[in-house]
Amino acid sequence: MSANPHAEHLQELLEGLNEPQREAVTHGEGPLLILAGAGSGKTRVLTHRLAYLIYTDQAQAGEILAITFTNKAAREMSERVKRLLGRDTRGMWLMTFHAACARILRAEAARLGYTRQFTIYDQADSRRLTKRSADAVGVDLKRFTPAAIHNQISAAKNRLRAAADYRETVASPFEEMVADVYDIYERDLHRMNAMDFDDLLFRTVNLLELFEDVRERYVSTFRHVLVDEYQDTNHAQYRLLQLLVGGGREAPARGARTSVTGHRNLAVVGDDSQSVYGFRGADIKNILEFQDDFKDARVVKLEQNYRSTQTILSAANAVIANNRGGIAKRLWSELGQGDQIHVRVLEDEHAEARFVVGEIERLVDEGASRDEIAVLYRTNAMSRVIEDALVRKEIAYQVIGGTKFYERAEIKDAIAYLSLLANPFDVVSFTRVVNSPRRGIGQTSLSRVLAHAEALGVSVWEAASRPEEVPGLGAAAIKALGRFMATMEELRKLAGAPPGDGGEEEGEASSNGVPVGDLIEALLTQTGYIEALKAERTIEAQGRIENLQELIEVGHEFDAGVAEGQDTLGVFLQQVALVADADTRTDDEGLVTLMTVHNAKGTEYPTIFVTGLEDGVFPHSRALEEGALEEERRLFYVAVTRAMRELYLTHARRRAAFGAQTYGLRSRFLDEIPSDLLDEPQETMFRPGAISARVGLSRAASAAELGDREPGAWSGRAAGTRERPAASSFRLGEDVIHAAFGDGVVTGVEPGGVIVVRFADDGSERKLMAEYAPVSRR
DNA sequence: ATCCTGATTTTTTTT
DNA sequence: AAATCAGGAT
Repeated sequence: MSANPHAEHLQELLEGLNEPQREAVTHGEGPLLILAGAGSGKTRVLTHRLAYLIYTDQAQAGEILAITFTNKAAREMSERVKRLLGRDTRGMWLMTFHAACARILRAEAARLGYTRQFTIYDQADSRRLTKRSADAVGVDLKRFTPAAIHNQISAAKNRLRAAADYRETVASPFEEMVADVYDIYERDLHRMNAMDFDDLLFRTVNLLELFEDVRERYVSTFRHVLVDEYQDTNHAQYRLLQLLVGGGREAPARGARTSVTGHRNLAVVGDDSQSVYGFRGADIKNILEFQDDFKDARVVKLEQNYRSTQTILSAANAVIANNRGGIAKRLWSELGQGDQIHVRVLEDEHAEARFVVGEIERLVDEGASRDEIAVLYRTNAMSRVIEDALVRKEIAYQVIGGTKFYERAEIKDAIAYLSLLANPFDVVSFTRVVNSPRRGIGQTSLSRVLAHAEALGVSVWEAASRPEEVPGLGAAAIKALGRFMATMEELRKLAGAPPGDGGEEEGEASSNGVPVGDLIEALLTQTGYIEALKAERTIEAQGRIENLQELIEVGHEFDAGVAEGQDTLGVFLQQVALVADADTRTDDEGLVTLMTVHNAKGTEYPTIFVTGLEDGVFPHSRALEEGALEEERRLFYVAVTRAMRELYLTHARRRAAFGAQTYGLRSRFLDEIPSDLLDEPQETMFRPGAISARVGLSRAASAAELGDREPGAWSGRAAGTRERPAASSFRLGEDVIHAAFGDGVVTGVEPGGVIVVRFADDGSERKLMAEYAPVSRR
């Protein structure tokens, strides 16, 4: 090693690592399992290992595939490796599974009968397509939602079961119906030159299984493969890794060859106690059985925690001990006992929010920074009430998750236009934009065009380009469609794609178009999209225009950072299809952060609030129904271990769900924490709720007891009925304030007590029930 | 083809 | 409480 020109750097790299960390970093070839407890310096180990591999010449940057769970994690890791190496990490494949697969598939698309311009459908698109397929099969959509059907298909794909394989295993009428839909859904996806999220993994596996030469190329390209958050991998991802490195378990599957050869240089990092994505096919067995899959695997346990106080760790350890069959670990910390964990019960979710915000105010007064504080909850819907309280106290905050930028209708429309330009077979995008803005092409005309395209076996683009040939199309529709396609044709030239029915794969055909930012700008004006929004003259439309301007900006930024000449549109589309909202989180901006516990994974904050700790909320009732209590407990474990110094756990006696009030018992997880770790006002220990939790009274009984304490306070939905102005008392143009949306002005008064309010904050215009909405005169 | 109204649903978590 | 959707009116 002393001969290494980087010897100095190497020593620096290993300094300050503890023994197991160093072992993981310096491990050479062969399988490696790093069991990294929460806060044990996992990212540090990963980044140092990447740098180490390069410094010791075990791999060039371009020979490393490093998989992370989110794009944000990839970006952060890339930054840190760059800092360690003192130079660029260019060439390194540091990205999510989905991004890596999309990249491979674009390069090899022709092998699978796709063009490299294939479209990636997100969940909403996939559901829409599922609905279409279900309609075609004649499914009663009253009984089965497209979401439920698509979930089933998605689960099948995650287990690498194609439609035909799925059909062989059906065991109920429901599954038989799904099998029918799956058939059509698959056929249509392929016809449209499109893939859903699950296909990215599935098709890559197909590719590597079908073409040994392709597989060999990638096996030799990636001399080292690293995977973060390994406990959250699903079967498709497992198989993909197997194909990329060789080895792994000999799947007893039917048909195809299962065991493969390779270098087996696979390093995985994970924590079985933090496996929380079972609902999307993650299989905790992947990490539990890693040592069976790779008998000679080196196993390193990271148990020293550098994040939290011992009190917080003891609580986490105690809770997770209630799960069975995990890998034994014991987190410890040198940071001292620290404060007790604060447990509070509040009357309802509003009181809970006020308590949380009050504490935040106090902490900030005492010198804490807002960005050192995060509020966690189980479901996105719970953010509203907390936001409301924060707004009232004028505390700046950010919400991670919820409605995402790329899911807004106008953004999806713009992206759909781009997709259609790149992929003339993209029926979902065509359907989305053909009458947006309104062009007089309705459902009937659309169906005729689609049917015609299908009958001829040509792309929608081609069918729509000759509207006069579509049977049954009216004169008006022919004219409208003709005008629309003429515009699209022009845009297509701008995009640099060959005119007419392109889709022609091959080469970098579409390389000399205008920059993406310019293209978006051109498309929004030439299609009349912006004009139509302007004509609406509402603040809401104004907001949409601003969002679109932001998208144009995103396009320009992309153009500035991308190499010239390389099918920029395709790369741009691929990139935006795979961004998650978690990627937009910003640090150090003086903002309190609100997010779901899932989104909080991988983060840490000095102060953490976990809200809604009631049975039915957290653990979630649906999880309980599905027997997923252990996963919920792991989720709670994740929540608790985000905290560095202060941890608050709150629950409410009463909480509004849909319209009515519900009464929840305190979460069973609270009772799994040793009481000496808790700072919980004595009084609450003897509340009816707490007692009934212990003796197992039913929810209804406990509600009745609570009701007795304050007679008449809550019979039915009366609780929320405060004195409010009647609808008629709001007048046009009046200034109002809404608890969540802030200041606004009444722009309409409608029958039925409905008022229309335009809000200053985000420019949105909303219809509110004056009687029930938390809105009052300013 | 488009608009309006009433009914239904929404709340798991996300690449 | 609010968004989405389907069916019917225009």
